[in-house]
This record gives sequence, C-alpha cells and structure tokens, in this order.
Amino acid sequence: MSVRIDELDRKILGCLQVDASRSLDEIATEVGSSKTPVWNRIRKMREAGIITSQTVTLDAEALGFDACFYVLIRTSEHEQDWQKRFLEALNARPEVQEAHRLAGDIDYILKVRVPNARAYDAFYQALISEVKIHNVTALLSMEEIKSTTALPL
Amino acid sequence: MSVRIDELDRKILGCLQVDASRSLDEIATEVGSSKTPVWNRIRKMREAGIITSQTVTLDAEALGFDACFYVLIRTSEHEQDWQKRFLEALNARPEVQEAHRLAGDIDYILKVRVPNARAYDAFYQALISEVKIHNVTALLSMEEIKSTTALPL
DNA sequence: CGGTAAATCAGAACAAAGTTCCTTATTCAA
DNA sequence: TTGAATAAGGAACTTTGTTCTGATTTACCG
Repeated sequence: MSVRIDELDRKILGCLQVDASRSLDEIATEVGSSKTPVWNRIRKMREAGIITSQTVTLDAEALGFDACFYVLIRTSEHEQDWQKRFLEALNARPEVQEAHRLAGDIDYILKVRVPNARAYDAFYQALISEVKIHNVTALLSMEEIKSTTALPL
Repeated sequence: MSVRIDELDRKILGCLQVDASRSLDEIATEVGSSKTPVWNRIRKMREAGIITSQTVTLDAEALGFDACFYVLIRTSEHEQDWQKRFLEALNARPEVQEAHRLAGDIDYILKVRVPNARAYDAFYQALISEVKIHNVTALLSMEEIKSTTALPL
C-alpha cells in the first residue's frame, strides 16, 4: 500500500534532494516545522520506499572517467532466456550506469561511463561476446550539459 | 590542482556511494582505519570537488513520475546564440534530468522524467516553441532495468 | 454541530555521531 | 640514519540524531 504524501513531505524531499547532509533542525526551520515531525516523516518515507537510498555524487572526470556513451541496441532475440542473460550481463558490469527497455524501433538504451574510448571498446567486445545483439549504435558524449537526479516535486 | 587519490580514499568513496548515511565509525571499520583519518579524507575530497554533493535517491514511480523518455535531437543551428538559448531552456526545465552534447549525427540527447505522456508532450511543445529544432526522436522507456550513479572505483 | 479518539506536533531529555585536539607513529628527504 | 613533515589513533568535546512526554490539532461519528 502506498503512503500519502502531503505538502510538508514534498518540501522535506525537496530539501533532501538538494542537500541530504543538512541537519534536521535546519530542514525543520526551512519547511516551517520542528525536529520530531521531520524525523518521523523521513523515517516513514524511507520505510515506504519513497526514499530509496542516500548517496554521494562524485565528479566522474576528476576520478578519471572521461568518456560517456549512450548505447542504442537492437536485437532480433526476444525470448525469455536471451533477455535474462542480457539483464544479468548488464547488472554484472559496473560501467553501465543506466539501462532501459524501450518501446519501438530500438529495444534498449544504455548509459556507459568509462575512462576512455578503449575501455568502451573492451566493454562492447565483452558484451557482444556474451549475448547476441543485432545492431548497436554508440553515441559519444562531448559535454555533460546537465545532470541531476532531482525530481520536480 | 588535483588531489591524489589513494587506495584508502577509493575504499571510502566506495562505501559512501553505497550508503552515505553510515557513521564514520562503521566506515572506518570497513576500510580498516579510524574515525579521524576517514573524516579528514572526506573533507579534503569535498574541498577538492571530488565529492560533489550528498543527496537522497527517490522512487520516481512512487511519486507519480511514471514516464521516462530519452530524446534524440538534431539541429540545423550551430551558432553560439542558439546554443546558449537551448542550454538555458534545458536548465530551466526540471523534468530534464540529463542533457549531453554529442559527437556525430545526433547533436543532443536528453533524459526526461514526467508523470505521463501528456506531460511529455507539454514539455516537447514548450521546448520547440522556445528554440528551433530540426529533428526530434523520443524513445519511450518501458522498464528501468538498471539505475545507478556509482562509479566503478 | 459538538464530543471523542486518533494522530501530530513542539520541546525537553537522552544517546549517538560528528568534530576537534593532542600525542604517537610513519613517511620521505637530506 | 636523522630530522622534518605528514598522517594516524584515541580521547575530549560539540553538535546532531533519536526518543519520550504532554499539549494541540485533526478527523470521524453520533
């Protein structure tokens, strides 16, 4: 069953999305409440799975991940077994940051972050050796214009 | 100037990527160190910009964002002015979670999260009314197979 | 439109974690 | 090998997270 989210919850989530390291007192002041209700609401939203996790975002380039590719994948295989193996392959590879199954012409899109083009090729070769893929198009990112995980609440 | 990252820093970042809400003591134990050095290293990596921010990840569907599109954009305009206005339009729209400038045939890719298809159309109409765009292809996600911001350190 | 029960809130008390300080160990260069 | 600079470990201190209680509000039903 789902938890009803009210205006105060939304404000709290908004705060946390911007900076999850702020203290409860600060958040309470900003949303016009006090410590206890803010804490209780955060706890409930955690338990309800609305707040999935708490992480740090790292500067990919500062850590040597200079290349980012979006990979468009077409496949001729549509059986359960193939899909299962494809999924496992994606989950096993940490360079895959996103994977979506699509509607329409293109079957899957991946976002892949690697140190350089050579590392992408290694990834690509490994992937196609594991599962049969009909057609692949790689889109190379030149510039990350915008990047956020924040939802517009 | 960049900060040298050693094996211990990498372990700490690995911990924080998984769960940034854990206590310093827990992290220190896991990486085989103690509170103080862990705290100092985190502070330094913050100051150096390696750790960009600390946020919560929310369940988009639980919050009513049921639709996700990848949008491939071709433009015939390549002047500074056009690019500036396009960039401003993207930054002004919170439904755009990612935007990359690409090499090759397709000029830009966007990741757009909205409550439903109608909301996407509203976004699309608003965007093309603001800036001239030659060609747009929208890829509709049926299923989010994988989603992480963690880098493989 | 009351009156009661349930839920929520504000503030205080307590526990736990973050932050600082100081001493000891380690590293690196002369 | 010796000295200076740097980092680590542990204890003191401060801030924050967490729990508890009483008061208030909200919601529901007669």
